[in-house]
Amino acid sequence: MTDQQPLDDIDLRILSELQTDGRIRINELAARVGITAPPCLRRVRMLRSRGFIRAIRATLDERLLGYEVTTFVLIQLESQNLAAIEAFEAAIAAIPRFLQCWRISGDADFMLKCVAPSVDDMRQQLLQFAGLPNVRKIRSYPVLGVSKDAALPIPDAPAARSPAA
Amino acid sequence: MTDQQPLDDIDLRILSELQTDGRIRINELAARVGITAPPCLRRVRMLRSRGFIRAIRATLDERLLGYEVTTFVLIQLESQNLAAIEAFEAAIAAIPRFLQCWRISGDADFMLKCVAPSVDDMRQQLLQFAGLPNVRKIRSYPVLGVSKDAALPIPDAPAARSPAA
DNA sequence: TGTGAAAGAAAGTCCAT
DNA sequence: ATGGACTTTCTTTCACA
Repeated sequence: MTDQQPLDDIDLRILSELQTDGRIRINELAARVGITAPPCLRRVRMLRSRGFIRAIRATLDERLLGYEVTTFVLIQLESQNLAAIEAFEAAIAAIPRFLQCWRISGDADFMLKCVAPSVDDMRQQLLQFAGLPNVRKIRSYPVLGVSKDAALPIPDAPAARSPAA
Repeated sequence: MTDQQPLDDIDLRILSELQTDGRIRINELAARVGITAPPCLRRVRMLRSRGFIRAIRATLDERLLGYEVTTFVLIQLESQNLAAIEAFEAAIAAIPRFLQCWRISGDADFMLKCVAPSVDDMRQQLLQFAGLPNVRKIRSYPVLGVSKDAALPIPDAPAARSPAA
């Protein structure tokens, strides 16, 4: 696959603005990056279609919606064979309160982010896992607070490769 | 502070839609939740001002922007006194590639999410930390892949409390 | 690629219910 | 609190540099 045109400075500033405010008007966005609306719109569409912009989504307040407790969980499986891993991932996928799950390396196989309305609910959710056949070890890290939540730093100039790379 | 009106079913569906597509048109959103645009717009503004919607942001593709490597890091400090913790948080805040940082409990004090262009860059970034005076222990978990990334499940009916609670 | 103008669509306001 | 009608503003297309 041949690489596409690299992003220029304007593209990168568009990404930066959209990361801060995903609902910014095209007009306003165009003004901020120093061009007019039509090419700005074309660039935004390009950035979406080439996958630089994965999604634009509302971030909700977990606590106001009744999820008082967040916990990170490290899981180590008994067996790391493919079937075991896929079975575990399928189990996780089916439980809505496990919001995110990453395959990792190091002294655990998965990292999970989990929410619950109360510590009691959380305890029960995690106990389910202790019961799964292939789970060897669970370490949990209740979140006391968020001390940083920053946007991805946008690099200076040449950022591009083919999405299929 | 007195609690405000609880959210009704329409509000919750609005949240759900915006979590999926933060740039949805008010008309379209209104149609999906079964009302017309004006009240829908008022509800969205209410949900923003009361803090249920924290932000609407573009999610960018880290890899396409040159960050090939993501690592979670658990940090244990020597001292958990307030000054030490705040000093650590200030250090983290100053480094752009540490995207997120949570204060946690369990056998570590902080959980970090860190990105870098290469494993070599990542190693250098993490080595900086090994040198900090108050850091006792660092465990890192390179991300092999994302196996789940789901939206917050929206509860069924009564979700409301005062933002200052 | 960028610009300016024009058509079309949406957002936002007002008022009656 | 909602919905209809209105006004204003933006988005989007097009022709052209």
